[in-house]
Amino acid sequence: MEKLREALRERGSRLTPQRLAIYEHLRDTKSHPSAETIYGELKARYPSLSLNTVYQTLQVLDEIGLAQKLPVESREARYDGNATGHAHLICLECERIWDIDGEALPAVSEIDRQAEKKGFKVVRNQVQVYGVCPDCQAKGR
Amino acid sequence: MEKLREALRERGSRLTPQRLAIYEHLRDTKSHPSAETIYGELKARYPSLSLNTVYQTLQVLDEIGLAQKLPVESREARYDGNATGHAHLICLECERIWDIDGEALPAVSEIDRQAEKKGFKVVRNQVQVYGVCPDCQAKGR
DNA sequence: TATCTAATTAGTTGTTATTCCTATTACTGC
DNA sequence: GCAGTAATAGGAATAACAACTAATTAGATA
Ligand SMILES: [Mn+2]
Ligand SMILES: [Mn+2]
Ligand SMILES: [Zn+2]
Ligand SMILES: [Zn+2]
Repeated sequence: MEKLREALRERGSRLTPQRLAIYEHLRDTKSHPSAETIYGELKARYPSLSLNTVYQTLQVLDEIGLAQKLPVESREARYDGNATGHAHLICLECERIWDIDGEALPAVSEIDRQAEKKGFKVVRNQVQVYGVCPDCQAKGR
Repeated sequence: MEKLREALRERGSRLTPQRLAIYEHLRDTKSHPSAETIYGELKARYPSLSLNTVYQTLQVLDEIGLAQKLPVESREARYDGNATGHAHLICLECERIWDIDGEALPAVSEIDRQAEKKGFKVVRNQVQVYGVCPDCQAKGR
């Protein structure tokens, strides 16, 4: 929470209950939710919350580096409270998203290096593997 | 063209002038255009072409493996006549897209391997590096 | 602590890429 | 040529998200 307050202050922004709730929700989940999902999950505790505020807050969190937007194949973007560069595993059937940790990082760095070799100034990357998760493979039998 | 005809037949679909035009256009460009751009570029030669047909055709080409849809950060999807797994370089300023070829491929495969290690059945991947291209860096001075 | 003011919010309306719908057109096999 | 089916064009619908605005609030200041 202090991290959030500090990052907001640097930007000349205020810490509101809505921003705190969305920040903590993202921090505490591994599910990479959509804006709509976050809205639905917080609505019970914050009945006056508006979807618009969720969108605005997610944008702010993205800008101050405390979250990232994941543009995926499905229509709605998903959000990640972990803003560090890491690869994602996305199930085409259940649309759940998992992190690929550790061992994929050197590969991602290698790709960045290739980009820099072409004179690109790299800002961020999106590495997403689409497929079918073990659960859905089992169901699909 | 025979490749297209054959792939369409297998799917029980017909080879129409619109499909051929879109297929060839994608095959002959390196620009990873959007549906709207393709529409604009073919409209002169095929005045009756509709945007809807462009969308439908791109979906068909994707399904039969002769093109792929690239979901990118900007609102409109971009399309690639090269359906093999390869990484992309995307300029955040001019929105142009380039392939990262050669040396980056093993890294892309390595990420797939990590996904498989987790029990995932990999279908495809999207590896995108966002940044600023040399042209835009020069302009930005 | 009370006051002040710019930032933020909720609610609403606007935008736009993409999909849906349907009447017409065009292949394809007979 | 004709019947049957698939594809197209054009327009309407959808849905995620952005823009707008009046009312509220965080938090700096005295
Ligand atoms: Mn993640
Ligand atoms: Mn490409
Ligand atoms: Zn699944
Ligand atoms: Zn550029």
